[in-house]
Amino acid sequence: MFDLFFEKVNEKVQLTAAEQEECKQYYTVKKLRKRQFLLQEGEVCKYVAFVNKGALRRYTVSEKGDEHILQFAFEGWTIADLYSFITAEPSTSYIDALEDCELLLLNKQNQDELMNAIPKMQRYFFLNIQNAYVALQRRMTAAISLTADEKYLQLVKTYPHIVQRVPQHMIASYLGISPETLSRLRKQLKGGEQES
Amino acid sequence: MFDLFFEKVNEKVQLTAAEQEECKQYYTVKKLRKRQFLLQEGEVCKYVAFVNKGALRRYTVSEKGDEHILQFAFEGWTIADLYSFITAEPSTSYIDALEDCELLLLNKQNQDELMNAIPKMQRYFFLNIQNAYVALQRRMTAAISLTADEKYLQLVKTYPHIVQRVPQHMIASYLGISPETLSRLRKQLKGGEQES
DNA sequence: CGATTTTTTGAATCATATCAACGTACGTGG
DNA sequence: CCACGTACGTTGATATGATTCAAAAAATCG
Repeated sequence: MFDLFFEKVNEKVQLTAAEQEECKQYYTVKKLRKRQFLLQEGEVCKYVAFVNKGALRRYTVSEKGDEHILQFAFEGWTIADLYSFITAEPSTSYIDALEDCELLLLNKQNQDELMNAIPKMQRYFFLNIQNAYVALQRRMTAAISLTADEKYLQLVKTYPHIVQRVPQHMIASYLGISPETLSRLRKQLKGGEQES
Repeated sequence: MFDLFFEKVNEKVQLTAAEQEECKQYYTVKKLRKRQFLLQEGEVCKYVAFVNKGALRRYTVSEKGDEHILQFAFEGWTIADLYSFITAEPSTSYIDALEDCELLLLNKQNQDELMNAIPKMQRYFFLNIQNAYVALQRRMTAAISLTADEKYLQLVKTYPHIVQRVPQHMIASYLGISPETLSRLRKQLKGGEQES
């Protein structure tokens, strides 16, 4: 259950066997069926979820009813509405499962206690969010400086597995373009592919 | 020189007078004249800069030569090309001064040593980047879900001082729209303002 | 298999970009 | 302190990329 988690943790900090055992106590395991919600708008986001298995998305729904996907999460990634988690204010986003999932949940109090009990874990969380920040900056840079097709190509190049694993209209939503536009630009790209 | 810095730090963690003294040693002071570069594309970003006074921007330049502003920084904020800083790979962005600046610079080795010497500072950096991440998510959400005028209005609402302090074409660049479009939508908004 | 979801395609429309010109403000050196 | 040159903001005309709406085709699910 925790194999993948500690694999990821140990990429950043080295935990002893004893520390790993201790660490487990702060997490709770949760399974989620496809389409189930982990978080709904208006609720406070109580947990940061480490994805052991499966895939999830976080998204907002506008007044008109259209969804905008803010984030995907797959095995080894972490997902939460961090603003709500930190401030305990109601979330403005939803999180649901794209596939059946196994998650490791950590609530705020446990996160604080864990960081105190095992200072290396504070370093882990720091490095983790630092990576997430850098990745988000890349996405933001793309959003303001690239055209629709360039954004799509960057996504395919950076995260090929995302494109394989989630429906195309969700990719469109994630990129901030309409599904029709994505369909059309994919058709165009198929014609003009480079064959190296 | 360090007043603002410790004011900001103490919003997140409480440092004793002795810790503050110790802390200072890891930072170096740097002044920058308007238009001077702190970082140029191709260089490794050696420092994270705390802005004690002045204003800066971080931006990329495309092959066609157009600038895209990724980030502004004012008094009390922090700026760096974090990807380059972490990985020591060449930066893809520029940082320059929009006004004469006073900065506190921290290099990577000093940051690591500082976090070891004063563990509270590790917590400070963690909370700091957590905030930055949440703020960037808000901007990203706006980028994929709002129209040009909604993005502008959100910016005005969230950071009124930015709009007052930087030239309009830089705001446009930051929002990912053309300066002409921003000029026009501002004109429209002037007509249809709400008068509360 | 039928039902639902997803993707594709077409046509019309809309938002924004682009290109060009003009007026204004700014600050810099003479 | 003035004059010049550069920056900046505005406006108009046109072009273009992307959206929207509608419908059909294709894929997926139970």
